[in-house]
Amino acid sequence: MLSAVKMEGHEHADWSGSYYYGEPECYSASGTMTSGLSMNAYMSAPGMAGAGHVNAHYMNPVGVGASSQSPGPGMPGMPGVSGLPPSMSSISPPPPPPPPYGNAPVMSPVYGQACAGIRSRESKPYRRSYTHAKPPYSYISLITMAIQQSGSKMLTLNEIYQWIMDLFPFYRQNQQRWQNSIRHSLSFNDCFIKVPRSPDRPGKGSFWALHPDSGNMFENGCYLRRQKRFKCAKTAGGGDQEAAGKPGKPGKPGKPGSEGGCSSGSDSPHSSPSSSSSSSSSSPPSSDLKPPRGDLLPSSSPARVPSPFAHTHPNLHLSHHHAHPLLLHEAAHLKPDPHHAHHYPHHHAHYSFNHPFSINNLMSEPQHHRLDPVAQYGGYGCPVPGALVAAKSGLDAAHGDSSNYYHGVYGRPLVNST
DNA sequence: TAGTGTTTACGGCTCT
DNA sequence: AGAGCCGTAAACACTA
Repeated sequence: MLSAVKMEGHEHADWSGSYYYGEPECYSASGTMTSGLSMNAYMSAPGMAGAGHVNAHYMNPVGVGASSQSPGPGMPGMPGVSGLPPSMSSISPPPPPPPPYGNAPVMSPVYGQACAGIRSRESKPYRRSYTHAKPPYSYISLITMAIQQSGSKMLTLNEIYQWIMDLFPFYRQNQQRWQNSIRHSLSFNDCFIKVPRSPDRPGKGSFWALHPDSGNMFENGCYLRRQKRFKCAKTAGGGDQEAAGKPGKPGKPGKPGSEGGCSSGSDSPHSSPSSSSSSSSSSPPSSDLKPPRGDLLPSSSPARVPSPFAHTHPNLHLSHHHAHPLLLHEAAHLKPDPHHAHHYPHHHAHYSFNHPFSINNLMSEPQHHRLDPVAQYGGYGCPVPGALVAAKSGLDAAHGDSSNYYHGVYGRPLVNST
C-alpha cells in the first residue's frame, strides 16, 4: 500500500512531478468540517501527531473548496482538469446531474488545496495544490468505497472509474494505468464478485459487488490498507485457498481455481463458471429481481446518507433489478467487528469505525456541508489547527519517507475509541 | 474497435 | 528472510 503513496513518483513521466512528488501529500480524512469532528478529534488526539499519518489530510468537502484556491481548470500539469467534477462543485447551484453511480457522494475527500501551511516548513513561497495528489487509498479500498456508496451496492467497471475520478482528481490522469489496476484488483481479489447484467439492462461489462464476507477487510473503517486479504472462506477443497487466486471466481476456462471454492461461488449465480463475458449469457438469477437493496442498505450502508439522487438515480433501478442473491445475505454475512459494532451500533457493520480514512468521512458528509460557504472555506486551507499541527509533525517525520504516512493509520492500528 | 475481464509477472514495502 | 499486500505492466480473450 505504501506504494499507493510512493508510487506517485511513477507518474513523472506523464506530468510534472513537481506537483506532488517528493512533497508530502496533504490529505485530510476529515470529511467533516462542520460536524466532522471525528476527524478533527482524531487528528488532535494524542498519539496522532506523532503517528505521521498525517500526511494524509484529506481535506474536506471538496466540492467546495475547489473554488477558493483551486487552481481551477488549466492547472499546470492538469490540462483539462478543472479540479472538481461538476457534481462535486458546491458552487454551482443547479443540482448536478447524478453521477453514474448510486448515491452521489455528498462530499469529496478531495484534498483541496488545503494544507498549504504545512508546506511552510519548507518555506516554499508558492502554494501548491494537493488536489491532485494521489489518495492514500489502495485500489481495493477505492473500489470498495465506490461499491459501498452506491445505492445498489454494485457498480459497473465504468461506474467505478467515474466514481473514483469524480472524487479524486488525481485519477483523471493516466487513466489507462490505474484503470488497468482497477480491473486487475477486481478480478484478482476474492472480495469482489461479478454480477452479470440482467437481460433487461444490457450493456457492457458486468456489475461488481462486494463479497458478502469481505466485510472485515477494512477493519476500523480504515481504507488505507486491508487488515487482511479477503479470501473465500469456503473452499471446496477446504482449506484456505491461498490468496493466490480467486478460486471462487469465474475464471477463464481451465483456470485452476474455478473449483468453486468460495462461498460466493456456490451460492451465487454470477459465480457460475463461465468466462467473464459469457457469464452474461448465463446469468440466471440476475434477471430475478431481488428486493430493493434498500432493504439491506439503509441499515447497512456505511454512510447511510440519504442520497439526494435516491429517487431519481438510474442506478437505483439496479437495486431492484440487480440485487444479487449474495447481497441479500449481506447483512447476515456481515462480520461486524464485535468491538466496533458495539460502540457504533448506528453504523454499518463493515465500516462502523469512524476512522479518518473511513468511507464515513468521505461520503457521509451531509450535503449541506458542501453548500455551506463557511464550512467550505473553513475546510480549505488547513482547516483544523489541530489537524495541521498533527499534520506538520507527521510530515516532518514522514517527509522523505512517505511510508510513515501510513504507519499511524494502519501500520499501527489506531486504537481509537475501541 | 474499444471496453471489459483474467492472468501472469515483477518489484516495492510492511509486518512477523 | 519470508509472507503478504499492493501497484503496475502486459498479454490475451471475449463482447457490445
